[in-house]
Amino acid sequence: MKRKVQQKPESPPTEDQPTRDKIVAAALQEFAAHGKEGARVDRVAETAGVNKAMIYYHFRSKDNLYIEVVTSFFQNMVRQVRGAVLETSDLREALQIMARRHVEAFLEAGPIRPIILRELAAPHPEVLAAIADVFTSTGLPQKVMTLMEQGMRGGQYRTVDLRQALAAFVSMSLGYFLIAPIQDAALGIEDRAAFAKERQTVIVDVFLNGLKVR
Amino acid sequence: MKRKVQQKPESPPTEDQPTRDKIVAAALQEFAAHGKEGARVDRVAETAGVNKAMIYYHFRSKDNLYIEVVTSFFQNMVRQVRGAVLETSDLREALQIMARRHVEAFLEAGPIRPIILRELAAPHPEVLAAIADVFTSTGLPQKVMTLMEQGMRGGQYRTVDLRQALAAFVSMSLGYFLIAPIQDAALGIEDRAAFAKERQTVIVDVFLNGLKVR
Amino acid sequence: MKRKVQQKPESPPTEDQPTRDKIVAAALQEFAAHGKEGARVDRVAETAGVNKAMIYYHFRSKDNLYIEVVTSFFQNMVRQVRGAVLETSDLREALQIMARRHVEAFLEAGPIRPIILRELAAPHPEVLAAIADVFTSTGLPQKVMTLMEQGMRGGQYRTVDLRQALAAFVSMSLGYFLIAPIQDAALGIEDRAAFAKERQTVIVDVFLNGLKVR
Amino acid sequence: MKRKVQQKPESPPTEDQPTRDKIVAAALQEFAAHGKEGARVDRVAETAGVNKAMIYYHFRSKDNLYIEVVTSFFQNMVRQVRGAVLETSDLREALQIMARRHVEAFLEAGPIRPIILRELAAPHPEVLAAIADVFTSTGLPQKVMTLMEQGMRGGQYRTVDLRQALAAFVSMSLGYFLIAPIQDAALGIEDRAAFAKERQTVIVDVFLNGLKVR
DNA sequence: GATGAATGAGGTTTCATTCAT
DNA sequence: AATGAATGAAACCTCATTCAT
Repeated sequence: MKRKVQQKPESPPTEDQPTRDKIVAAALQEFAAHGKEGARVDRVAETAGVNKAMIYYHFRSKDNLYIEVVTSFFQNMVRQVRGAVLETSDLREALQIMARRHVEAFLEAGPIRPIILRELAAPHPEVLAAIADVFTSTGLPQKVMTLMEQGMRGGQYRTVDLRQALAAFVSMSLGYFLIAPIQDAALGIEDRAAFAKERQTVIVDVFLNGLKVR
Repeated sequence: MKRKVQQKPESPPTEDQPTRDKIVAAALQEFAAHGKEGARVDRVAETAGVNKAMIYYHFRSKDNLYIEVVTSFFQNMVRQVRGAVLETSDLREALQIMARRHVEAFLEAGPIRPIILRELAAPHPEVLAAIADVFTSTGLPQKVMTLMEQGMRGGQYRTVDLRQALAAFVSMSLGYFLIAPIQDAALGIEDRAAFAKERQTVIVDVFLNGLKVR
Repeated sequence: MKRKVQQKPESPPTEDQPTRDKIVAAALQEFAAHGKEGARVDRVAETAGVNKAMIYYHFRSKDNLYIEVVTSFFQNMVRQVRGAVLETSDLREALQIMARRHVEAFLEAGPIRPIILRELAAPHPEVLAAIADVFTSTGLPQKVMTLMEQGMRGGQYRTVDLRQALAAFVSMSLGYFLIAPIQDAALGIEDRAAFAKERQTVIVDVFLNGLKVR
Repeated sequence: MKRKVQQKPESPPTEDQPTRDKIVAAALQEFAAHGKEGARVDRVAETAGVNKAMIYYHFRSKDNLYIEVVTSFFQNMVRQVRGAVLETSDLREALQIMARRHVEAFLEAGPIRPIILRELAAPHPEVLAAIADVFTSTGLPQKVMTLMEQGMRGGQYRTVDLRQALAAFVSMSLGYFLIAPIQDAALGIEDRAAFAKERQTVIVDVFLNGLKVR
């Protein structure tokens, strides 16, 4: 199963490996635009401006190209996000940060949304794990759960299954971006960006209010 | 000179269903499993137990097959759902029904989830419209908004943008099913079905409580 | 090799056989436009406004359709042309008539030119014979040869092989229409119709002068 | 898992001619024999002894293969013919050369005749232009017209439209080869080669005599 | 005579992958 | 590392022909 390709430069991250990087960038774009099945190796090569055989030299197959490129894309996200752990003991603030990050990640036209959606339709375990990591590695979900628990113990919040509560908030926040086209069509929303911005406030508000003991 | 190969109905199944219908059923399955690009016309023909050329006789191309089959699948859902309009003036009940329907539609292994997810990644306008129709045609979203509005005017609920509120609830309910694999991985959820059942109660609870004036 | 199709109405030319005639007309047009290989049975059926199976009922195969339709087209020409035999003992007049007929037959956009050209590229003996018949059956070639021969015997014309002379005139007259696109391109001729009309005079003139003893 | 089938160069022929050239040669033959519509890409590949996919690698489609191969075939003719410009100021000699070239080009069984005929039936502008070039690029037509004009000015020849005269001669010479099968059938000619050889003398003779003032 | 559906073979084209240099 | 050419399998689609009604 494991074929050792000649001297694959897996180790020396010395500086720039132009060709390999160009392939990665082009492949990401191609997979985002067309999905794994719809992607064309020729197109990747052309977009990258490299010879098609180079793709097979650096990666081993189209399938493997997909896995490697997409997985490492999310792993890079993890690396960036991990630094930005922040100290707060205010649940509202934590939720706001979470919501803002979702907006930031999903409102841009980057490859993240289509890739995640297609992974959800037909998951590759490695990729899915990397995606999940992006969320957990921020430490935010854990922090949110901790803060909620404290509030519950302090009698401030009603007692709710923590994971259910978290899932509820994440769905509200993140889930919207995935469903957006449908909801926009169904609700007749035209300015998605504005609607999305406004959501940040609304969902934190409704969610927190929903937790509170009355 | 005569070679007998190809897809002959060697098995005696699928009764005497008209050819076109057999194609539709097989195509739906194939598209759900592999996406439009990953789907294979040969496989559809084989699954349907019909001659491959019949697919091109009844539909005109693979692309058109996709559009027609998927669109009409959702249009059929609309037809079924439209009948089940229900009379209630209780917001909680309306939300519960909505949530239950989402569970029903998405917990089964049917074609609906993968198809919707891939449509969200790369939408075909006609299909997307049909999907949106499924939601609006139940009348439920409208009813929910109306009941919320009444509650707000009656001073029972806080004043919130109706569409934002609705979007929040739908995202929580429906969005979860789309994200589920990620959340399961991130939160370490193992029994998705149980977790999903429990959600029905939680989200209605949190949402309604969140709306209430304190 | 010979398959007797049921009751093929080869005999009763009683009156109008709408369907068969419609097929014939449509097929002629299709074959002229696309050639035997490029012709599509479906298109013939559609153009004719009849069911495709009817084509196989009346004719037996696409190939046979071609042979029958094209052959009988030229046979009909023969029938029409045979009536118009004319009495003249003037060579110039005979040549003029010949030339005029060629113009008439080939300047129109009808099916005759493309069909003849393709038959010349890949002949079907039956068809070719029918085409040759169109020319001989007018009696004109024979008459022209006779008149030339008389002129030679009378010392008026130089002695030339009769068939060579005839072939020379026919090539000049008819051949032009076949080559026309090339000559037009090569000589920069723009108004083909005008050029073709003028030719009638020129070729008779040059040819007759060329025959004369000086 | 690996099935070896398809067109492997099992015979040791066609030396080490580059793939592209082998395709060109095979395609020319195929198109001449069957026309663009009747030609089969499989057959071209087999004849050329190359993998079918190479045809699409070097050319892009069957249609494009046709255009490129046929056009460049005539362009090559142009190149060869352009060298052979000859110096003569004798009209008879010029006409004889012209006639001889037509015989040479058309008596052989090469691809030129069927291809030209089918192009005349359904022309591709690019191809037609290349064909016209073959004739003009020899310089012969121009030279013939010039010599005729000089003769007219010198009072030796009757005044005739130069292009009409040229067209007349070319039709006689070249046109014959196109029509040949019909004329042979109509005139009962059996030894076409002999008849064609003799024509060279006759047509120059008749044509020149026809031009002369008496 | 007439129709709509069906069939089987093959047609063109594509594409992941590999090879020689 | 890099390239252009090559390969083999299969993809989508077409088309002449036939069948059941």
